[in-house]
Amino acid sequence: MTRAAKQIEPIPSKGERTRAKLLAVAAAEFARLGYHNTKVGDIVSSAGLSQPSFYIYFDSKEAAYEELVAEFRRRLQALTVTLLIERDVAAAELLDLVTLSFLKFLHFLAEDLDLTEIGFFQPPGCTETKKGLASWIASNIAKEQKSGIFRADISAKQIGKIFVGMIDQMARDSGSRAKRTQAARDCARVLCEGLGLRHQAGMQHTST
Amino acid sequence: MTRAAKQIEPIPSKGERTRAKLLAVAAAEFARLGYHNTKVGDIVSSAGLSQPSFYIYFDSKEAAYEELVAEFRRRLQALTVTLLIERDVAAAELLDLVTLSFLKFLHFLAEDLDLTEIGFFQPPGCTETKKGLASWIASNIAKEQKSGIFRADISAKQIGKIFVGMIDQMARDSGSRAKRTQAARDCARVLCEGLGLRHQAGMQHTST
Amino acid sequence: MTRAAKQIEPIPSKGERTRAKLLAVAAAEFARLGYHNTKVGDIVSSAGLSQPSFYIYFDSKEAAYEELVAEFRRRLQALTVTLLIERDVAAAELLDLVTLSFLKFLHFLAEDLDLTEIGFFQPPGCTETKKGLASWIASNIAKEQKSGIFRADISAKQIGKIFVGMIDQMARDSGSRAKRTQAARDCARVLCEGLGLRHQAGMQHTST
Amino acid sequence: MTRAAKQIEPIPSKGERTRAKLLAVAAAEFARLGYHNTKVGDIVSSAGLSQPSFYIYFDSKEAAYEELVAEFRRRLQALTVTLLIERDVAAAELLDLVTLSFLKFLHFLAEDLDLTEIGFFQPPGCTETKKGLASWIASNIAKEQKSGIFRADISAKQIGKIFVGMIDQMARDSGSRAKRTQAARDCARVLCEGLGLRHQAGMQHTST
DNA sequence: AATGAATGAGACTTCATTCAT
DNA sequence: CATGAATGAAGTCTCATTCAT
Repeated sequence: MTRAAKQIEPIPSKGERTRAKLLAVAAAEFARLGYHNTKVGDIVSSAGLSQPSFYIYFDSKEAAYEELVAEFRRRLQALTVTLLIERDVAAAELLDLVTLSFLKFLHFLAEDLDLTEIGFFQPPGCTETKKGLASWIASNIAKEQKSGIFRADISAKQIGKIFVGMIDQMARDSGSRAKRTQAARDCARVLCEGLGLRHQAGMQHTST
Repeated sequence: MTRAAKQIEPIPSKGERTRAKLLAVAAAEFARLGYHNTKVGDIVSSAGLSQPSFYIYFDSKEAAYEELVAEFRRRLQALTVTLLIERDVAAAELLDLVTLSFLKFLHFLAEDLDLTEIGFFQPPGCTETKKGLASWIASNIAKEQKSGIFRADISAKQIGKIFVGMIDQMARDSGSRAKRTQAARDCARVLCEGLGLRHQAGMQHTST
Repeated sequence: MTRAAKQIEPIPSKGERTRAKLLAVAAAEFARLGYHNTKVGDIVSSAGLSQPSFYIYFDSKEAAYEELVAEFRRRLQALTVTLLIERDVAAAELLDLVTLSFLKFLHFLAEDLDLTEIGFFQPPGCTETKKGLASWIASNIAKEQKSGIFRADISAKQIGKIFVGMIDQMARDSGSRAKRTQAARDCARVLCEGLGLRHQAGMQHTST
Repeated sequence: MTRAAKQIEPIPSKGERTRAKLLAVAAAEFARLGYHNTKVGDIVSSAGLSQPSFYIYFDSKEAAYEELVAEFRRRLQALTVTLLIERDVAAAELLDLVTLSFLKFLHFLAEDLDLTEIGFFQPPGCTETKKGLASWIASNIAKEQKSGIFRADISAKQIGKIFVGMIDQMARDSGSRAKRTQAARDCARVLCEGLGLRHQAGMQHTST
């Protein structure tokens, strides 16, 4: 990042700081209690402000929630486009690349737990988010099938969904880096190799 | 359940019919609008009753909701124990058996959409339900690993989660029997064979 | 009214009585304070009820207000159609008939002061009400002009407005029957005879 | 007002200009939406200022409103005293003079529509304004009765009210100069001659 | 002269729930 | 078995107004 770029947002004004604080607090409360059980009063008092202040910065409770969801989706999509495997890749290498993809997703989801909870696990937005993610991944997969990286007799859309389903389940219990590493490896293995016995290579990576 | 057992509850009393009607209507409304957006007033008026009637049969809105969730989980668990692959099975045959398992899950989930929505897709219960399902499946998988049906270098727990993740994603778009059949086949393939090119056998089953 | 007719609305149910009470209290408060300064809390506490009760009977504060305005207009229109002068009438008699019309309007407006305040004096509805009244009266006048009762070189519409203007001003200070009688006579005289000196007949009816 | 007097307030300071702008904008908003539906925020943002600026120039929203009402009343009274018919006047000439009075009122009310709306049509002030106007006019009428211009067997107060009532109704639909001219003539005729058939002279002035 | 930021007070409305019948 | 009627408690949002700069 250049100097100039940094100077575009130099000193956040007081209002901007207040807004950011409210957003952070709101994310925490929404994540903890869900949309309906979070009261605007909870948010503002956690932020040390009075109720009307909330409405200076957001049109409504719903608008604030949606802003958080949108932010999560934006980040998630940005990550996804990053993970397209473009190079030609040896079969042996594929497993590692796929593992890396899972890992990056899991790290991402573990990074900002509040936002993840809101955007990825809580309704009503979570279904939409996952549908989106499935289609972004499917679009990667389709290209990768064309490159001959993956078998093409299962539609990219289905694989996208399967990918999402795996991430979804794994993300619910990925508190530690170690767990994420294990989970990513396991998903990648299943996805690349299947559960058939052929691949049971020496049992060197037993998972818990 | 035997014939005799069925005849133990022969003529439902009026109260029982009213209760059943309320439960059905409640399921429909909860499924359509979610827990928080469903008002007791909606339920009773859809059932052609007055508000106090609701409280004759249920302690609270929450109690009714939980009854529905519990019923869903009961059925789901009952199904799951059914799907254990006990026989020794040839590798070639495995794919069909796993496909069948997926298919049964998907059919089950398509059977009573309201209950599925409530128990499987809507928070706050859905996470719990899926955790349960994952562990029931894991318990099957563990046995199947011991029978040498599946590779054992990936923990049954992880496979259980992956299984659930796949079902979860597929269930969201399984309106027709054909879609379910395709989805089950695709999941089974990925799960058994992986995405590696090795298995791209003649492209006879391209999915949409 | 026949017996049967009376039995159509025999015993008002408790709810109906409550609704009527709320409406009466609301009329009083709206009349006293105006729409914006009247709080739903004022109304219900004057009626000895809790806030939510108000919303059992009315969709909103505004709906209740509009119901009152509509009721007032309905009554006012009903009265107006009554006052058409249909018979052929001698010039000498006309003054008394017009006086009677003014008198009936003024009595009507003095009958239910709350409703009058709301429907006839308070915005935003009052302008609309008066426009309506002017047109109903104009429609009477037009017929009366055709019958040769009034001069026809001033449009019925204008006369309708003038009529309304007179009633409007007089109604603001017509607390006693005597005042109304005097006001009606004065208006009728001006309307029928004008202020020209020709009519200053013996000064037998000096007004205050 | 003489020339010299005008030059006493030569260059309005910036503050004075801002105040005037706020007042003008406030008049427009109050007229458009009424007192209660006009928010201080609307006014300042229409004026391109911030909220605190409003309170630099006015003690409160109410104070600003009252200032506008007072200004309107001042102008209206100034006009009214102007319209006293002092000369002895032939009966034939009277109609034209009364017409002129009505016309001047209607022109005045059409001159600054915002102020008219606020001072003459909107509550709570409008009733008071009209009461004032009625008494100013009555005071003219009383003198004119003494001069033998008008019949004296109807009290000047009543005539004042009737006058106001006519103006009130006519002012609501006097957008064009032509309409005002017609309305003034019609009012004057009714007021001077009444509706009796005696005056239906050749129909030379049919109104719409 | 002007404003960015904040708030006290309070309004309307909703909803799960209960009581008496 | 069922309901007409009522409410306690709470929540979202608005607005005139002020402080510190």
